[in-house]
Amino acid sequence: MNPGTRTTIDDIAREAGVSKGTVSRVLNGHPTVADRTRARVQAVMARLDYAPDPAARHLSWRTGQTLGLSLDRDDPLLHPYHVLLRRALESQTAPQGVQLVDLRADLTRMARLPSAVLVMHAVEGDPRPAYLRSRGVPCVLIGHQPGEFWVAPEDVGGARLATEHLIRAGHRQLAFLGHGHSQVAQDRERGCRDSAHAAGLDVQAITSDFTVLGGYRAVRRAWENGTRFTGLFAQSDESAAGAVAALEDLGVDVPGQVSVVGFDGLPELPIRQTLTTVAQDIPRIAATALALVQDAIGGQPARGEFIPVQLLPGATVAPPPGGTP
Amino acid sequence: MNPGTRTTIDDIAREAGVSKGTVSRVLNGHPTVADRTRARVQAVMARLDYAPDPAARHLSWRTGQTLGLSLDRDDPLLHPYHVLLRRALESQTAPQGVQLVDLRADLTRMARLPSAVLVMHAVEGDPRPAYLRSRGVPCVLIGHQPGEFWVAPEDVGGARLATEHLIRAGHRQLAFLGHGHSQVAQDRERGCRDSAHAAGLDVQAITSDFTVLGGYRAVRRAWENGTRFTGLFAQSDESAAGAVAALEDLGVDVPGQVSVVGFDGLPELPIRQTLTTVAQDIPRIAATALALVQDAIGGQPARGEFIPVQLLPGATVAPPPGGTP
DNA sequence: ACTGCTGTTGTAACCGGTTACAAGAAAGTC
DNA sequence: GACTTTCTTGTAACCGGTTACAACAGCAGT
Repeated sequence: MNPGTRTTIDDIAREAGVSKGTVSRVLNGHPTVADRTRARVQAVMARLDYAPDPAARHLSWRTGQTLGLSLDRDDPLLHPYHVLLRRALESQTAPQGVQLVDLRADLTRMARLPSAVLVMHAVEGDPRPAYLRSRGVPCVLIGHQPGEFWVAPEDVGGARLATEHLIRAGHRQLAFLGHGHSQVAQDRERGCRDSAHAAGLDVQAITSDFTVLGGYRAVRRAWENGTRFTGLFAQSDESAAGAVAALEDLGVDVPGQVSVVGFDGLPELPIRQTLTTVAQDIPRIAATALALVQDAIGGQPARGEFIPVQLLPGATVAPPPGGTP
Repeated sequence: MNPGTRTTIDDIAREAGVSKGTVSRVLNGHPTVADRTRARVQAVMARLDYAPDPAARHLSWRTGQTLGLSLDRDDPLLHPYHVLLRRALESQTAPQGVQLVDLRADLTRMARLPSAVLVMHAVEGDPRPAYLRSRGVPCVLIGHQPGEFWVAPEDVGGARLATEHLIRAGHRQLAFLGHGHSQVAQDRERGCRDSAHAAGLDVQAITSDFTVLGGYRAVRRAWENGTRFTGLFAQSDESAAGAVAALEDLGVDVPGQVSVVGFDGLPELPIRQTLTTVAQDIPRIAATALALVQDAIGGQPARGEFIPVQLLPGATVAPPPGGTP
């Protein structure tokens, strides 16, 4: 095949011995295609690695496809995790000509309906999925919820990995830096407590949001008030970074006196170089979300998927001062 | 005109009494069009508010237009200002079918040349504009630099606004929270010093980066070391937020004892509700950058534009404790 | 064998632009 | 006045898909 010439619908048609129209019908899941024909065409498409040209489809459809992102508030727009997830989504939808649009939490005032919606930060009983269904817009949640299409990182499992990593290093005085409001925070705290209890240990809770400053102030205040621990698991990399900075300012050596583990594994954070953390596979979360959108459009039954996380050893974990008893 | 039917190139052609081809030639600045005809066609396009369909052009061109964003490093990706500027650019280029692509600082290894490039954080003698010119790629800088196309906020003027606001409130002990590395930081410090000197005052410098934690630590350390001031101008909203938090933790009342002014005016920051700040018009910066890209493509002579900023009074400025002497 | 119905496929027009080529008009040359 | 040459414009094919409609095959009923 000539380099530089992309495979078109005509190539598929010729190769499969059918007409353009039939290939197009297969592409769009039109029901009036014989099963045998559909299979043959799909085989050829797979073999020639065919992807329809988004510009041509837009031209025919007189409109582009859009993927809405529904947030619960405005400020998550600036949170590193969200920025990176959005970027990953964007880089994966752009080649298919799908455009991302930001939606306010109040979906009832959408100007134009998007082709599909990704619902972020959904909580139990969130009205958004039901509303979208009533408008015929397929939707996928980021976060787990039975009965819906969803994708979520393994928050509980990742928290266990982090906690067990600290325990294996010999730590007995554990603390969790976080806050119980969101589903994510709750899962991460639960994983942490589960692992600790399994080892017969208790976990002190230090309340904090997900931000750097939040982590800094919470840890500094707790330490100044006499709270002591040797192993700290923070619910986010940012709060972990804040914790490390606070300990540094308090003259507490990391990891000499206190070990710190974060969560998310965002490569763009300056601290990523040194922080021990549980890394999420953000590109894969994005890819899975988009695959689920396709399923939802195709009328498949709802399902969810947990995306594995990975412990990323760094320089902020070491055995506790006294060593293992 | 029927609602729902966009004006097409055929409408223009009919209305102007020429053929599709001629309209297309006018659209693309093809030189072989009589001046009289071009003027007539352009008048009709303006009157009917015509915008060519990006999908149709992509289809003909066999490729889409891309706008590259060149950063000097990776981590600015997560800085709030950059995130919001990128979002503004995106929302303005998307309707024209132009796609944003992130470029590494090392432009020599670009996979495919973008249609144009926005160079961020350019410093004097930056090799990127020259390199791009040699490859025939038009570029526009964010930040001012003679001889190039550029757009920049009025950093110096904004810093003067902020400082004069503090001075007008009665402050005599001023401090600047920032760092002299980047062009932006230098301009903002210069504007601050200019205004202070004009009022016969001096300015203490507290070194900090642009982040929340950086501002927090810098201010806290300075204050604990005995540095005193009643009016603080921070080079960014984030460092201002850090400063406010630090002062709060130190038991210093804002604005009772110390007044704080930030810079950027990012609506999505939680502190924006209360912080006195100098607001940038980010959508306008984006729009101007895109207009300059058009100029650059059209071969116009290089020019730059400062975008005005605006003092946004908040709740973090009040007269100093002793009142005006 | 004829009719009517259903299920499947081909045909061709169309989406809104671009552009190679041909054709006309105007101007210069002998 | 006939012949080039140079500008300017119209024509029609094309980019890669979608889809209304026609056509055809197979089958049941009579």
